[in-house]
Amino acid sequence: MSKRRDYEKLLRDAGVRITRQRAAILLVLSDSDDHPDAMEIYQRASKVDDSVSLTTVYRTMKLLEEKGEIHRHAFEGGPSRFEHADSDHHDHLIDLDTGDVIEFTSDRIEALQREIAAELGYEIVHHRLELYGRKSKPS
Amino acid sequence: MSKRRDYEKLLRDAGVRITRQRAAILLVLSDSDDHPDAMEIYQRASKVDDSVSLTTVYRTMKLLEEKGEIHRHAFEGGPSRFEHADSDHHDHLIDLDTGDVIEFTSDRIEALQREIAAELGYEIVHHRLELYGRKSKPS
DNA sequence: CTTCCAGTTGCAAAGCCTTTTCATCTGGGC
DNA sequence: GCCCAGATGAAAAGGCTTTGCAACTGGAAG
Repeated sequence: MSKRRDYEKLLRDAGVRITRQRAAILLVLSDSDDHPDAMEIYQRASKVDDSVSLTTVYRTMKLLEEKGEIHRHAFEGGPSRFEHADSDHHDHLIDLDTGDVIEFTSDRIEALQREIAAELGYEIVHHRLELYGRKSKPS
Repeated sequence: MSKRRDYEKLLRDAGVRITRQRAAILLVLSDSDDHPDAMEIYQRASKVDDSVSLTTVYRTMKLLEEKGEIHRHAFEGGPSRFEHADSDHHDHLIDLDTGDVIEFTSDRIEALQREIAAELGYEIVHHRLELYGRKSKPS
């Protein structure tokens, strides 16, 4: 499932300077397939290069977000969490007991959303669908 | 569309003391059919009773939320906005240009959500579906 | 391999929204 | 009217994120 990502090349090509700190953050990101928040990224990146600051994590995430390379999710009651933007679009199911985030997709829901928006005279720019639930008891 | 709400009775019956400040806030809420944030509620309530503080607005909203009388929504990039909980369940379409919030419902989407969660072994406790869009150009 | 400066950094401070602390006040049962 | 648990305002604190600023550095140019 883990896809190799070359954020460095992406940024360099966009004329962005690759500093030691950014290299560390980008490495951490390319190795991650979960949904870490800024503090988590900061801690992982610090192990690679301890000169990384939380401020720079935030600045780098904002940069990548503007470049469209990552997505920022603000799930209920908590800090923003980030994930790669390269995968196909998907929504999230958050486990209320563990905080786990499960990704899913549904073309049918997507289609329904567009249909509903159209009926109201709107075009969807983006949307947010989050299901908050608990593991069902085995029946 | 505006439904009369007697929050005072609801709270009084729940053993909550009705103060001047709360009365003002509750009056404002019962007269609102939009999705105001705390500051907006504070400003509206201040016109009724200028002793109301923003702190008390937050405390009262939290109280009503716990009683299940209102819902709190955290739309993207902005403070929480509140609305009555008495209406039927619905989701939101946010106009990116004006900030307007349009309510809609779709039994089909609701059903699909439950179906998806079930496939993943989950039961939905609640969900959040927000469409962010712009008015479509008349074609 | 140096020079050089716009871009980048860390730290501290500030910003936003919301909650908490605390001393004072008051609704409403008796 | 009395009385006190519960409520209040003001100010401080909290959690997350951004910004100001002086110092530093990547990497293009020479």
